[in-house]
Amino acid sequence: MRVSPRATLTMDVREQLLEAALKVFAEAGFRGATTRRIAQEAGVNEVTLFRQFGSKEGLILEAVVRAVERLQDEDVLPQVPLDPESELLAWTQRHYDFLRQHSRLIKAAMAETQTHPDMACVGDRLGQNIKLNLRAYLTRLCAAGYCDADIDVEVAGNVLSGTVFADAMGRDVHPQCYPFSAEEAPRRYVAFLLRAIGARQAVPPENVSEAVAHHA
Amino acid sequence: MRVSPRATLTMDVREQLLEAALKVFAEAGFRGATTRRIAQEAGVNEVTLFRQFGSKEGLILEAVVRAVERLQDEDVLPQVPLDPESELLAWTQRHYDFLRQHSRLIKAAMAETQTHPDMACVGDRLGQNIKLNLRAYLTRLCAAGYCDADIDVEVAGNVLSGTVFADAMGRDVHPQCYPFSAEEAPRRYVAFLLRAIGARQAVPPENVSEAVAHHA
DNA sequence: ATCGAGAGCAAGTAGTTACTTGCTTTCATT
DNA sequence: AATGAAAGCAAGTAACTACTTGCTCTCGAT
Repeated sequence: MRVSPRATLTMDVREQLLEAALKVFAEAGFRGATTRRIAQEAGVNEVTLFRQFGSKEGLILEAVVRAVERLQDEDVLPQVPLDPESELLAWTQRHYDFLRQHSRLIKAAMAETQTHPDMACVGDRLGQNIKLNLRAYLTRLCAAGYCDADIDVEVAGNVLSGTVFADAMGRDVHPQCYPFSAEEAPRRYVAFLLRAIGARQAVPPENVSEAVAHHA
Repeated sequence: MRVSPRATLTMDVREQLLEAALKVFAEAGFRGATTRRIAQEAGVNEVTLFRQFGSKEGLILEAVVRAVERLQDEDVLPQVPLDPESELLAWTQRHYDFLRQHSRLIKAAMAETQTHPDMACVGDRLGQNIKLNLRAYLTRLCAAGYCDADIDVEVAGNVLSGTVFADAMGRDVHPQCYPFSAEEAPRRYVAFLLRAIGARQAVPPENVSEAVAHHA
């Protein structure tokens, strides 16, 4: 019944277990992810699981934390904005892909947040890095005169990240709500936001005050 | 150990069980919602649960479906738009409150959608009624000349509903991402959207084409 | 007064779960 | 060739789970 009996020994067993745990947890939640099923999925004896990670909770937690840490924040959003459209598009595409790829995991983790507070790290990572970095960037955009000076930056940030989040969570399960493809989604969301904040080519710093006055 | 021993008899037992099942399910998910815990929460004997609903699955499903059906669609959004700002604000407030009130239930149901496809009704109800009605209304707004004629209606609808959804799901767990209060959230989201779509007082029908031409 | 529906209670069943123990096998290093 | 670390295997434990059975108690309608 074992698949490729020796392959499991050459590949690191811990790695196999972590991968399997992540997959099963995303599919079935914490209680549904039984040690038997995880071990089977990993092609590893169930006892090895306990010898390596001590407990089911230890394994799953390590697997989830590690997965979320894969979204490094090699900041796509530069300190000095140059091209708002392409920069925002890069950020949106990047996070949209990540959220969509891990949607099942995120849903499971969200539901489990209450009973396993340690799991909150998933949301923390996503919430903090995603939303706060974006907001800071929008503030910079604003200050540099790339958009209307009187926009609601906090709301604008939440709008883009919220739209992307809701799409990533809902598209698979409610296709009729997303009549456009996942490929063009980021472009359209960014285009909408750019228009909403009155994005334009930068106004030279000395003219910013005039531009603001003109808009008001 | 029973609380108010006779009160449970006068109040309908089914009602008690349905309420308890909903609460426990929202807290612990399907597998975590044990019949023992539900019965205890309802102040009812565990056997009664099975006599009334046949199985745990039957009970929880009935409880969840009933809960979601409480969001009647007494359409807040009129067929003929008169005041976009107040109409959109009413819609937003209504759904934002509903989503926030049931955030734990929604999270649990989302996670369980895979293993219990029957649970998809929650999302169906929310997705279909919320998003599609909103989009249709925005289309009407557009046609009546209340906003820019060339806006991306599909995206605009997803933006508002997505923003509201993400806020309702994330506010409790990531307060730092929502620096404004839940009371003013709908107002600010709607204000942002109105500005994004170039909302204005209606243009008399005979002038719509002119208005469009002028904008382009 | 009788009766029957419905709820409580105690006990039990069969299956699952996380986790342990004792032993054997494999395999790279010495 | 010998050793030791790591993995497999079979079996077991104690707790929990959904669900059942058989009985008693209560109470409102006849």
